[in-house]
Amino acid sequence: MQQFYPKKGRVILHVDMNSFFASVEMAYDPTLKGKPLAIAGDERQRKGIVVTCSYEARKFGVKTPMPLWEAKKLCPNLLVKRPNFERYRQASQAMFELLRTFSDLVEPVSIDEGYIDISACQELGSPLEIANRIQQLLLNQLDLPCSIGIAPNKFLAKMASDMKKPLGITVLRKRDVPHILWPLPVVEMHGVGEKTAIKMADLQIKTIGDLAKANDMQLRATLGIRGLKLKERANGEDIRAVDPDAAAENKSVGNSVTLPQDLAIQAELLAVLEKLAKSVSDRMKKKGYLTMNVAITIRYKDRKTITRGRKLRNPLIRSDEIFLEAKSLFIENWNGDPVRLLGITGLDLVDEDQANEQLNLFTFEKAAKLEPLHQVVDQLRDKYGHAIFKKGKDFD
DNA sequence: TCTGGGGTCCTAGGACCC
DNA sequence: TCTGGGGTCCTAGGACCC
Repeated sequence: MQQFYPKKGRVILHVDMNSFFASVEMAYDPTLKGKPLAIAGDERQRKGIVVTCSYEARKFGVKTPMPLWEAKKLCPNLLVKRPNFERYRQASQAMFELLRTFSDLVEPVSIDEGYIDISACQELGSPLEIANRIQQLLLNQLDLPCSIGIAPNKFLAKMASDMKKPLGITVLRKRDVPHILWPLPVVEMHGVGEKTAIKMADLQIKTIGDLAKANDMQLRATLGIRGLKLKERANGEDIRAVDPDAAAENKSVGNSVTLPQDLAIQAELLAVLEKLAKSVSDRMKKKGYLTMNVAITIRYKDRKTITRGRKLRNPLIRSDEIFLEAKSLFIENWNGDPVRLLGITGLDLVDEDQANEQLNLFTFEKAAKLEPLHQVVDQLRDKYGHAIFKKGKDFD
């Protein structure tokens, strides 16, 4: 292994669960195994989107996020289950606990994938042996299949885990980049979506290899800093550390809902907002956050979507207070057209103890604005003279 | 009777300050 | 008669990912 990776180099695994939600359902109900299964919402509620599907369903061309009616057309025998997020969260927790028995350097990226830095785990075996053991343990103990990428950095590990599914293990070394990564279409790259691929095509960048050799000035001009970062990645370079705390702090907590029918009645829309405020408030309480910036999302019938929000002077957590903010934002910004989706998001989160400080500062400011500030100024003026502290407009 | 819901990060433009 | 230049904060939108 030492020949494989230089002594100072890192060894990073990317563990990617295979069709996670479907696999969890199969673990709960083994009669589902081997069958085409889709996890999807209720079509009658306009939530009929394939969230995940089993590999048996994929053989028919079913993909996420495909409308359910289309999936059923492709695969008439498709079994459909509603998502059970509580179940998936539990399975996810169990999976990350298992990963942490190998190393503390585990960074969850989402509910079903994460990185592990095993650079300091030589005594556990070679990277390939460790990956094999992780895969077997997840399969034997949780009945959940995964693919694993082994590489000297996060980006390459992520690309590698994608290469063999399900139940694959792929090593991607830096020196493999030119012959394995470069021939692939640039849109296959993690971080390059449809829009970016189109912009790149204008620059004659079609493959990851084209991007690796692209002109810096052009990239910078059309894609900004991100373009240059992507070029680095295309060259197999990525210095980001595996950070176990990265996912611990939330930056926002939001809830949104697509309405069963488009709705243009203010009272009913406000009733929906009130429910959303309650769920956002409950979730923030559970996580120990308060919000200092409430934003609403309105998606109209034609799918045009706006967000409107504002910073607050004091942190909020109570559902009635969040609702009041959301309500006033809604009334100020709704144009009266039929609404398809509504959402509320709490941004600029502070945790409880921080919030107390914020609150004290707020009440102090409020108090200081009245008498005390003038008194302080008067005292200073008496002490140092009028030359420095002019009386008049400045202090009114 | 197409197109969910949860996020993160980046950017552009305006306000405001020095 | 002619108006700078840099920095920060804020808001809104877009791209991307799972």
